[in-house]
Amino acid sequence: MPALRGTAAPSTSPGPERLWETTVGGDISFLLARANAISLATTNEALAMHGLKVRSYSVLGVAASDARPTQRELSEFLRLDPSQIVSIIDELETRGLVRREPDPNDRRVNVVVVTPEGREKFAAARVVAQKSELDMLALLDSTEIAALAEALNALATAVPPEA
Amino acid sequence: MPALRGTAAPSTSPGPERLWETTVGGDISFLLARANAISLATTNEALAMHGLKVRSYSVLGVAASDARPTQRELSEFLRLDPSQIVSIIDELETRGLVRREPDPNDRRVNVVVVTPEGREKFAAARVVAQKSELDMLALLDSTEIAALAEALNALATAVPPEA
DNA sequence: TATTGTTATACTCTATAACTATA
DNA sequence: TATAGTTATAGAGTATAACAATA
Repeated sequence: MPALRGTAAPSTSPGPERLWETTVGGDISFLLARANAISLATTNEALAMHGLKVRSYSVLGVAASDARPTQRELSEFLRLDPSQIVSIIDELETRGLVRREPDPNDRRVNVVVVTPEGREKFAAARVVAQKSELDMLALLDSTEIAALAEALNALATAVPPEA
Repeated sequence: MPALRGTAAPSTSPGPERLWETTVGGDISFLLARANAISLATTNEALAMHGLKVRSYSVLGVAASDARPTQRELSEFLRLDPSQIVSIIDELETRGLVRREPDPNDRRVNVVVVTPEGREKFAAARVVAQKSELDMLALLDSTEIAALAEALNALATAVPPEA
């Protein structure tokens, strides 16, 4: 920042404090968006060492929980288009981390299952993802974290107007 | 992190309940991402009637608060690339809602100021944006909303590792 | 006829680098 | 030399429609 303005030394500040006083700066939607952007960026950066992003990490994680999701279920759960799920699974399958297993009861359906390598990869990736999350939450005490988790859970599981 | 377990018969559930029991389904990062995705989609939909999206609404709102932000400040505050700010302001300026005002102290800098039309437009857009936010938060009581706001504020204003 | 997964395509968003004008 | 804004462009992400196989 230039030496013109006589602001008193907030050298490690996140940005221009003045803007936080604006109308949108106090909106929960805005805070949600900004917190998520930071979380996403830092987690993606951390997961890069395992060749994963938040998206592929999430798909792998659901598979690694032995939930046996269909591609359609992953699409709704992760709020991604079915066609996006295809390419994520394509990549994970090419790398031998998951495989598509046809459902014998409905042969249109593919169930996504984890391989032993995928399980191992997820365990390793989870370490850095968890560290990233804990670093972010380090600003809050355990009561605040619990309240945050509960509130976000309510919002995240809510049925949106359109869908 | 539970609070999902033992919930009674959510017949209008957002998706396959089984997947919420997975490892990632309980992660705060995931809940944050999903809550934000829902918030963003519904707010964008609401703002469409005013020809705005969350991005342009935010820029307009900062200007309408008379914060006199530079484009660089908007870039950091909204976590958008400077080049993205250019095109957002281009559009708002073309529509006569904001204008670029050269800073006399540093002629490299543009300060973004709202026009009377922009102020009016923001006031109208704010009504629907606020309604969208309140609809989303209707699931929570006022104590939970306050706790959520405080926690998100801490996370959103935190300095991310990289920047 | 409806649904799952797939492909192709277009559109938006994001990130990068190069350029100008100022400092 | 460094910074604010701009431009151009490529890459990632997202949305849409059409299709084959199956229900």
